[in-house]
Amino acid sequence: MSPRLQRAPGVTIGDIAAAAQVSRSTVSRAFTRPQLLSPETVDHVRAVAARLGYVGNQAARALSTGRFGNIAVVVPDIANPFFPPLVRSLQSAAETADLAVFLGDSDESAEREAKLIARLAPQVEGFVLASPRLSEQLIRELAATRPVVLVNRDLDGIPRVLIDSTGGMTEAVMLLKKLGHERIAYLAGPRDSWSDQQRREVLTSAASGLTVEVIEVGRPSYAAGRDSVSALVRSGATAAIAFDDVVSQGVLAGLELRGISVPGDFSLVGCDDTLAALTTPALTSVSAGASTAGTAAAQLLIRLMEDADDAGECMTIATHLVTRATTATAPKGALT
Amino acid sequence: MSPRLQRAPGVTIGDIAAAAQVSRSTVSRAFTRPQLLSPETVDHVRAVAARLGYVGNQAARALSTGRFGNIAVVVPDIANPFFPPLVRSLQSAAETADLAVFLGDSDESAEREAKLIARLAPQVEGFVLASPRLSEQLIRELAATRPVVLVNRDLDGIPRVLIDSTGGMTEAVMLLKKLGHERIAYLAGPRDSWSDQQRREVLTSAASGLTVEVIEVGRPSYAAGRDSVSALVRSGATAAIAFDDVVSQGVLAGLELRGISVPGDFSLVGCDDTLAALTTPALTSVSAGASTAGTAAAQLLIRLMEDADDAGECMTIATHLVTRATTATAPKGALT
DNA sequence: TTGAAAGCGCTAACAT
DNA sequence: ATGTTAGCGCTTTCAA
Repeated sequence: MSPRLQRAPGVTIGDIAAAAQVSRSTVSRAFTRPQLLSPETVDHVRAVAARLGYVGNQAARALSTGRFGNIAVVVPDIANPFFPPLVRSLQSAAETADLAVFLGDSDESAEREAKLIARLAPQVEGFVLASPRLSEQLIRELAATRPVVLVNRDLDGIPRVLIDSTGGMTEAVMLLKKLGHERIAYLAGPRDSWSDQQRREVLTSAASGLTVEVIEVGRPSYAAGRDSVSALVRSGATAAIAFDDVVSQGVLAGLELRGISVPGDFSLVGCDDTLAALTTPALTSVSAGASTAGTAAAQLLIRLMEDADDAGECMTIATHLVTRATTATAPKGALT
Repeated sequence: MSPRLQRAPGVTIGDIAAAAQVSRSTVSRAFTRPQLLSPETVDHVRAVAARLGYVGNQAARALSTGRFGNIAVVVPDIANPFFPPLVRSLQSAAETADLAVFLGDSDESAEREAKLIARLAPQVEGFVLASPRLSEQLIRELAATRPVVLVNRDLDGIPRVLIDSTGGMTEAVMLLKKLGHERIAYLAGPRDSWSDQQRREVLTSAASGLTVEVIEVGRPSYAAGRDSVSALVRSGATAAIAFDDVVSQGVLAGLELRGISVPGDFSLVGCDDTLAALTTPALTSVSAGASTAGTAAAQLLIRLMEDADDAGECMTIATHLVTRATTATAPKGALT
């Protein structure tokens, strides 16, 4: 095993110990527990280490401590505009705590998600699973092993951050009612998504006095949204709330294609506020605070890694409606 | 050191060796070099390992081999829609090669980029730096240490993947000329971006017969795009090419605000094709193939990690113009 | 084809 | 306050 190529220069603790005339433990302590050493020793050792360009070997440290200083965030699709802000703020918070972040993209597949987790688990002290597609059982098994924080998945006893659509959705319904709509549609997302389930519920319960048609869209995409417009028109609805902004944009395109103008003839509301502010016309959307969720998830995970007693905690992030062009006017013929 | 908590269940090679009645070396070989063992032994050992739920300890492996099986991708802003598809395809390609991916977001700061790299370096065998803001010197120093692949940064001698805007930009200029424009504007991006530099050059050289006004936008954002419209109008241009789709959307909003309709009164072209297909109206855009770049970068890096002799290789990804609604008609009064 | 044993670089009991 | 020492779990030479 000796004659093995070392890619890195390879300054070890031993080298420093020799150069600084102290034992290896002293060198180690100078970095990990300087309180135990006299200040002069610490300074001396650190100076020598710096001079030699010492860089701690993570593998050795991890092997010895069982701690890597790494976490992983797994998302179903990083290209879905909901996740980048979440990942971004998560990584930023992790960086502050000196944690490095692995990213896994499961491509909306529970199986790939499981594989990714298995691959990452041995070098990771904690997981953030955003909108996981994994089965409850597998998640619970993982959570028994190490700290896990869920985002937008509601599993009792497992720490989680939930973006609560109730507020925003209710506001959206109110607005549509006020605009004079009597029959609205919900363009639903994937059934295994917690967010979708929650939105369905809110909508069917909060829509007092309104008729709500649920239209299944499947995997939320621009194309799927556009293609759902025929069903939307058939439903007789004069307004719609879409599962997310991408679908909403697709619907917008499909409506224009048929000469139905928004908001003149039809009112449209998206969710998550991802694209909404970036488009022309700007979309009315239920603001999701994905970035807030990312920070919250990171902080929750960090607390969990410090003392594993916070288990089961659930943070809720409220939403609200952001009104923009697509609900600017009442639909034609509506009784305002 | 014995009485240390082991968070993971901790099935080790030793456990398997005991259960399978073989030596630990045999177990190790069953995974790393099965050719050296009899097929039956391999099967047997692997079966036992699977039954016990064995998961190799990366730290120990890395400590022994010097290899982690990790790479890192560093981006200036994962929330910028150009990067998620790139990261996504990169991670997918890495997964195929059984590599785990660290994600770093530098927040457009060279300093944070350097810190991230330093933090990640000791557990990573290679880097993909996408649109790095880092100084040339620091990049070269890093590249001397370990395999590095650049995306959209052109440093001689360092392997890189460049998205070449020439094709798409030239097509865009041609189209605008054909539509009857005589004076067009380029809404420029950040000067330290290689992509922006390249686009400026192409535009000023390819625009034979056209006048090109360059309007500085700064950090590319929706708001910056919208705010640049006053300068755009002042310039007297009847068409514009924006540094990216986000800026393009902002410009669109600014134009509508002034009652200038697109494409009726004005023609607009974006770059990167990130938002372009997802909005209404759909944007004409120079398609960037960020996803292709991600795959290419991963494969290049993997080749580099296998034999470090491919250094200096440069892959170029061509672009083309995708024509959509925002250049659908000639501007009013233009001579078609 | 397999086993025995050394050691990768670090940390943390234990001893001083 | 510092040194001594025994591993962490794995790979790999060397010997059989």
